[in-house]
Amino acid sequence: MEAFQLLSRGGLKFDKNRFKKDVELFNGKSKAESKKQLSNEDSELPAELDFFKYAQGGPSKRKERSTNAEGPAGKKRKIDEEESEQDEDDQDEEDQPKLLHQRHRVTTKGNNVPEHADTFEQMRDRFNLSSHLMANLSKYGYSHPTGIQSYGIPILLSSRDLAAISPTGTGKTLSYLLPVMAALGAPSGSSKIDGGSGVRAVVLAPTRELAQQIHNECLKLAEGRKWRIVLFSKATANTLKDKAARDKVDIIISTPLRLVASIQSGSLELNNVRHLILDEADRMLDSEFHDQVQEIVAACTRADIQKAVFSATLPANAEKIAMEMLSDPVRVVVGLKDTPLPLIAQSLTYVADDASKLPSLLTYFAQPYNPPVLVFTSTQPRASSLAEELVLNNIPNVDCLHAGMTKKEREDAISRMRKGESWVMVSTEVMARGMDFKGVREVVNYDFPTSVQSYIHRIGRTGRAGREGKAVTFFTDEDGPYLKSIANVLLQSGSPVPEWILKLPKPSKMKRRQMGKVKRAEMVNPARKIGKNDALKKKEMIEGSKRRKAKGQSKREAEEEDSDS
DNA sequence: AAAAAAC
Repeated sequence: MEAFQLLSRGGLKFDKNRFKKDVELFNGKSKAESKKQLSNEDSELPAELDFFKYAQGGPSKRKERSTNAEGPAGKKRKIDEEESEQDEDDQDEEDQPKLLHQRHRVTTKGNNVPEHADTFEQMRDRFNLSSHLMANLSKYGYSHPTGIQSYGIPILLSSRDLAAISPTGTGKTLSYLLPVMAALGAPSGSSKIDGGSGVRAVVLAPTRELAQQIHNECLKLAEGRKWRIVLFSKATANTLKDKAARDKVDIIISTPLRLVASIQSGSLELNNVRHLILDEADRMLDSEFHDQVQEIVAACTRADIQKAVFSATLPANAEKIAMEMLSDPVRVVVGLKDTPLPLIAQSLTYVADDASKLPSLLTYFAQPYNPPVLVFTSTQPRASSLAEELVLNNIPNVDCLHAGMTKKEREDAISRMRKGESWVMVSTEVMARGMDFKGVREVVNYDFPTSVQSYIHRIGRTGRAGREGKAVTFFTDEDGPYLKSIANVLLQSGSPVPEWILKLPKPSKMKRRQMGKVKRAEMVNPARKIGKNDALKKKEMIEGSKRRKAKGQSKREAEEEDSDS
């Protein structure tokens, strides 16, 4: 466990020169590294390592090596065109990354939907935004609002409840933070505040890392103001033991359970909360978080509270719960619901079984890749051991992050990632949602995601803020039952899918259970292993599907299955 | 369907 952390070179400054030195080091050292050198296009730095430009938001100079033989470019472009047709064409073409946001169609639903605003200046004029806020926006590079920002911000500034669905990396955080800031006025505890004392805004997020990231954003926007913005943790909860200290807090950002603990111990009141935001709303409303969140909602007793939920995905059941907790809500959907960005080039890779995954990943890293790469596994032990394996195989700058690690270890891993010191980050679902590492260009699903939502959020760690990204998903024989639903997501967002996968019908619930049993039977008798090569596998899967069809699963049944979540 | 995450 410590081994790979030692190797990950924590603490060093990240600059181009050091990078170059490392590259030179690799030159004389390992075969895998020198292979990477082969793709060097400019003399200065191997092209695949030159993500500095990318990290700064510039266009990628090496257009489409990443899509390999399958080349989805044609399909991708088609979708872009379709979307731009439906949107306003009055943008100038220079501002490439920003423009991409505007290309998505935006649909709104609700009573008297407040009109959207095309610029932050329009928002300022309509809603009297402070010069502080405007200055901080431009200071941190928010020059032009994204789709969700130009629709969501006016809605929230009009004191309406909001359910916002917008793809990963399209600026949802600012969409809810800006209106909260605009509404705050004087800091809590000052005599100018009307209508009660205490915390006035609460933002809930599913992981510590995400809460921390939101907190950072919040601090940027609040620069120059005296608001108290608290990232809620055990430590900060303790500093708020006496009511006088609590009454000076303006905004709390927290994970649900931490907040519930404080409410129950009587050390926190939410009776003055005027804004409650659920980020990653579908996650916050799933069975594990639902009761905690409802308890927090119940503790917010002000009648005029404004509530808003945000996510890139919102399955029907979660949307129903969300809509029930909102009053007279406006619903905004940017792009196609539950569809990733077309600028993420996605592909599926068959790896017969679990034992074949590591060799496949090593092959992946033996070819040119763009660090940092985010690798997702299904469990914490698998994340740890995979990270160790990669270190043992001389993959440089490997890091690991899962919720089984200590708070400090997690914070250190995040900070290495932010500094660009991690080239490969192996992690679990904890990193799947919300985390914004602008430099991430490649995501590898080492273990198959357990839901379409998980898939969309995981691959959404790349392709952020209008940049390109690449996502590779390994699948084994065991993943067969879920393969088609993911394949449909690829198709929807313009990435190519091998035809044989599309021919697979989605098995009914009963069949899925049966496949599960077969799976277990095979594991008992490992002597009989199938699916050694891809061709065999295709045959196997297609024949399986024919058998299922023959047994009487109608096409309509299959379609019905497709529509459930 | 199923693990992860939350304290």
